[in-house]
Amino acid sequence: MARQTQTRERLVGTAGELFWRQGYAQTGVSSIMKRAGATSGSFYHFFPTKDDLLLAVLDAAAELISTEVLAAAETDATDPFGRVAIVIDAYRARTAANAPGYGIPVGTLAGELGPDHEAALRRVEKIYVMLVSRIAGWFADGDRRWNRSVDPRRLAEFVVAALEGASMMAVAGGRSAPFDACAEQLQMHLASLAIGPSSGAEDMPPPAQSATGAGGWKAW
Amino acid sequence: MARQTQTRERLVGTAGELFWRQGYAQTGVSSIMKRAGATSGSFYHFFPTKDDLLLAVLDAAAELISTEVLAAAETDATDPFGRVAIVIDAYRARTAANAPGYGIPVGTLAGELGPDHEAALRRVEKIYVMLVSRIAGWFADGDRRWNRSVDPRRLAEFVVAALEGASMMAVAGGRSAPFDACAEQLQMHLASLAIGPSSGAEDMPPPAQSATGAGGWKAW
DNA sequence: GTCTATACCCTGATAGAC
DNA sequence: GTCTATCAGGGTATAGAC
Repeated sequence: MARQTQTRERLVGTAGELFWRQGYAQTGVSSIMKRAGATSGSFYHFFPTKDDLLLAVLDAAAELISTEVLAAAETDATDPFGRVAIVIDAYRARTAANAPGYGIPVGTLAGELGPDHEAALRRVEKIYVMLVSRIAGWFADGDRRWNRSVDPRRLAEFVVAALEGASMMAVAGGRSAPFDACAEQLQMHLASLAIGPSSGAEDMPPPAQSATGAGGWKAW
Repeated sequence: MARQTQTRERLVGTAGELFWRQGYAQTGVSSIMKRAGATSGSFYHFFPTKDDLLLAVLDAAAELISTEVLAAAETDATDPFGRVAIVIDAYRARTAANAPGYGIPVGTLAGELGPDHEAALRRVEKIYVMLVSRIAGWFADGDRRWNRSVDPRRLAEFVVAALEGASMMAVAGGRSAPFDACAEQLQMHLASLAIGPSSGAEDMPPPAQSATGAGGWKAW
């Protein structure tokens, strides 16, 4: 990687951080350049417009979630209960890493992006689809047996929705308690749907603990 | 109500609509005035700054949620299952009323508001607290019996989180399917926690239907 | 690829007549 | 309370040397 890509990546990284903390419209290009230690000339050499930077940020976020969260969950646990627990911890860590009032992993941009920014909105949607699909796969695969009324996709969509919402509430309230509630209830819900060698509860770590280390985001 | 308050309310109403559709920073004061049919002089007569308008919008939203959603749910259903179903429908209606890519009832602002806008952020938090408290009350009161491991507050926090997240995903994807998944899973979850005269499922309307009419927002 | 300087527009907000 | 006209500032984006 030459120096040029370093600057580009620094711009994408700090932009991502700021976008999720303050929103897209609120974050000026100048503040991004300042924090990234780049000047106007560099910035517009890599990105024709601010919108293009947004797309790059969303692509990077998708990659990050895929490799740092989902793949890590798949590596560190084989059971869907444990994997979901790891994702929850990742969300919690991501939210807590910022000061109160900051940082919903995906939803910040999902919320403020309108029909302009159509391309960006579709990338946000793609991230949700990725999350749902991968997690649904966890429920469908493996030897864990489920009540036949369980639709893995709907269950996964529910899990992601709960996490996104918990992030919002955590960020608005400056406390991580919503994640505790979310983790606890999801654990109970999953357990009530599972039929198999175990009830599932013992495969899932206690919801209140957070410092697993495996669930964090690596960058930003 | 004199004509003066009409203008003020029109400003608050259209501002609220635009804030939730496009976010706060993205929405210019001029576009609010234009859509509300007011001029700069009127605007700044009622609101010293744009931030003050935001506070008024949030206060109005809190009132609206309290009277149009929560109170309606309490009137139209006595059972917690039915009440939650009404709230879900209200969220769904609110999100579907706008074109794809728009409108998370509370979360849009929760996401983009940073440490500046501290006052506004605290009002957002207050709305979440109101939602959680009222819904928790539904679980705690009444003759419905619950498994003793159920904490009404945590359960309510989980319900609100799931709904906020479902709104995000619905808005990002331009489809209301996340609400279906959410309603279905919440119904199952609540039913699995209830012990009493019935399992609870029969008190809850089918999740996919939406046109109850009682669950909508009245204004905006 | 990176720098400085700057064009240009749109923003929130103000002034003062009516 | 509402109008028109306007200001000052910050926003994105560009120009051109190095």
